[in-house]
Amino acid sequence: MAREQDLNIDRLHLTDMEIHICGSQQCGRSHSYGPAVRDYFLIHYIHRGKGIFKVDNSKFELNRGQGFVIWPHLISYYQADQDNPWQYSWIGFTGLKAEDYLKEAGISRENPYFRAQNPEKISNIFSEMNQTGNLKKSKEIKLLGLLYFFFAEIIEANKQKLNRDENLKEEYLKKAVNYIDRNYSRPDLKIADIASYLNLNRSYLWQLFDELLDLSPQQYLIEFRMEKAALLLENYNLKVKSAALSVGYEDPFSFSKIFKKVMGKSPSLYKNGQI
DNA sequence: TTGCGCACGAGTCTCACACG
DNA sequence: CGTGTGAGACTCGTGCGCAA
Repeated sequence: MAREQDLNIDRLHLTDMEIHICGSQQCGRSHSYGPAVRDYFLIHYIHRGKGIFKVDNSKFELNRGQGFVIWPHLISYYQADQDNPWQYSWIGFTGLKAEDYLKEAGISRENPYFRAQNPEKISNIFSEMNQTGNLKKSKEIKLLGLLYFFFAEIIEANKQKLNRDENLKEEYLKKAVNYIDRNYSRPDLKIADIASYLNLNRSYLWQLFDELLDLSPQQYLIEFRMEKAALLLENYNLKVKSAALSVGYEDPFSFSKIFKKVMGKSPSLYKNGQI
């Protein structure tokens, strides 16, 4: 069943990427391979059917349009489904850029699989790879070209996905920051209010701030308020009590404590230092 | 995969009081 | 008027499981 090319490549010393092996196979029911290790990266792309891929302590159930990557020197195991065994193609490669390209495509040791945005296109790339058998000297060049095509496809798909996710998150963050800008002087402003305004869960809002600003929503609010208070003390010569009230603190004692913690000196010292 | 709900410990806030 | 401190109340951070 398996059709694997003996590449018999005259090495051109292309150090960024070098092809080791490629092939395709319609697997039989429950056909398996491993546990075993390879000394190069090995991509499998599933044209039809399904199966499982196991590596480290993780198990991935994969089907048509998906693929998995075996990392060099990692023990892995894979097995075709009993009822609907997979048909897949593979290509093995190494090179200085190999891991970079995989990373760009969102594929890592911890996340060693991918989904094609356009399965038809990826299938065609692998079909062409399998038709390079009759080439002699140019075999590796053509395979390399096709491998680059493959990476271009999945990297682009991954970037589009990341952009969609990031845009939405940044939109939430912008709205939250705006809300704080408009409401920071309200003593009763709570992080839960911001979450509720955005129709988001409080936990999720916290995750967004942590991911995009490396701050918790509360830390952001506090720092925002203290910077505003510092401006008021500096530019308007306000009393500490008034500055506190202006940025949402009814209790000047709490305000002083937090101000000192954030700005490094008490409000009164800050005010005198600025004059 | 995204987003929610929940629970619990940690951290923050509020209040009271003393003092400079 | 502002600061420091301690106790109790309250809110938040975070992890986990779950559903859509």
